[in-house]
Amino acid sequence: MDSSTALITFRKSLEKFVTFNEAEWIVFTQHLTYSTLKKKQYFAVEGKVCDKIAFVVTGSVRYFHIKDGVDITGYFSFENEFVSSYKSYLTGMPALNYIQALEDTRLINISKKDMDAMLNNPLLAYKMERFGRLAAEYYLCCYEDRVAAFITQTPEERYLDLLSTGREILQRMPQHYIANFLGITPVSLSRIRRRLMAPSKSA
Amino acid sequence: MDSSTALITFRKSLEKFVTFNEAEWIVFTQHLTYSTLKKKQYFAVEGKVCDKIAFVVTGSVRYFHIKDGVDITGYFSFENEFVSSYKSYLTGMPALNYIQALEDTRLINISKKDMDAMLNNPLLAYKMERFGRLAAEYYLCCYEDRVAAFITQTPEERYLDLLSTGREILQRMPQHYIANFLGITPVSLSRIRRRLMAPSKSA
DNA sequence: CCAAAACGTTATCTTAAGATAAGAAATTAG
DNA sequence: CTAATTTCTTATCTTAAGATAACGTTTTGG
Repeated sequence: MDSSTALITFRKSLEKFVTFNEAEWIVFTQHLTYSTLKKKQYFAVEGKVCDKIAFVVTGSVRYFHIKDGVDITGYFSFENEFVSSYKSYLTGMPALNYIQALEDTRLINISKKDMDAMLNNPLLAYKMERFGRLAAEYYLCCYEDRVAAFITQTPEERYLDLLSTGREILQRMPQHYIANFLGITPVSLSRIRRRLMAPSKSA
Repeated sequence: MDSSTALITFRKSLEKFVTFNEAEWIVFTQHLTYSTLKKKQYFAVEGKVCDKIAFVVTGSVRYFHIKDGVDITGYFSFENEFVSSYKSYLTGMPALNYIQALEDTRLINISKKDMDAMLNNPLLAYKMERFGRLAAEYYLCCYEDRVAAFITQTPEERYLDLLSTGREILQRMPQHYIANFLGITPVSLSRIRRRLMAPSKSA
């Protein structure tokens, strides 16, 4: 996929939130930067400010925390999804997490500096505020669901939900990442899977 | 607290996000409605669309789910905080939760209809988009933290965090609501509290 | 192609959480 | 003021999760 094809895809994805006319699009694209991450390279690192948002063109990334030396997955972003350490991006505080490429990954980036420039550019300001609102609202809904899942469901139920809504996660991610995405250990997920496979085998 | 004092407080709270000039404020306030909830009355009910956002002037409300007949608290909103079943408000889908007054509560409401009217009113559109963006971003950060707490911390650690950040929650909320806010049962929270009180008493 | 690393499962042991019930204490309502 | 309700704790029992280690299997990288 070449750069212009990537841009077309990006533009289409943005239309979920907001539609740019040609003049706006030209200015908007001037504020984008392109980058690639080799597998295992980092997009964000704990302790450093994450000063950009990225759109995944190809590949995938994983958002995770390290606690007591243990790596705990928060979520994944695949093609045509956004990724950032949002709190760090929004507040300018150091990130509390890592974001790492799971495969070779191509990104379109919007730095906070460029975003602020667009928010202050009369040509784009209104549309960018709107984009920001709709995108933040969209992700807010995702988080609302995710918190509801943690307080109302057992790990087993969360796994079954993941099975039924069947995101790419299940195909493309190692089990142990899925495990702590669900809030449990890999060993525990393995046991849940066994329980589910042989529900009759009781004694 | 009379109605105009409430409005002043509300205006001040909004300034965390956006500042209105007098002309804007006059139009904005025309889109507000006022209501009161007696203790135990509902602001939102599962299965019904929640078509408004509210600002708590006095009192407090609780956001909760009912699963298998059991009531599970998601969060609380106190004075000068917003509350809504956001996903329902934003998507127009029926709410999956309840919101109930914990005490007699006074609210300032913005209906979705009024919000849309403001978003379409040239005088306010830009500012309301911006308000919406900043507010959604703010709550997004709260949720990001909350999910991180679920995947990286034990229930005991979450309780200790709540103790140290010491929100009003601890003083004003019954223990069993706090328990499932933390993702555990009331019985379990009671045990955690006992463990913490007598850490030496091992045998 | 081979050695090393990563992955998933399984087993054991320990610890803690859920379910349930009961009872004391506090709060609320008539 | 008293009865009813709510709240919190405690106890018991069951179930499941965490920690750790071991062992095949697969994948990866040199």
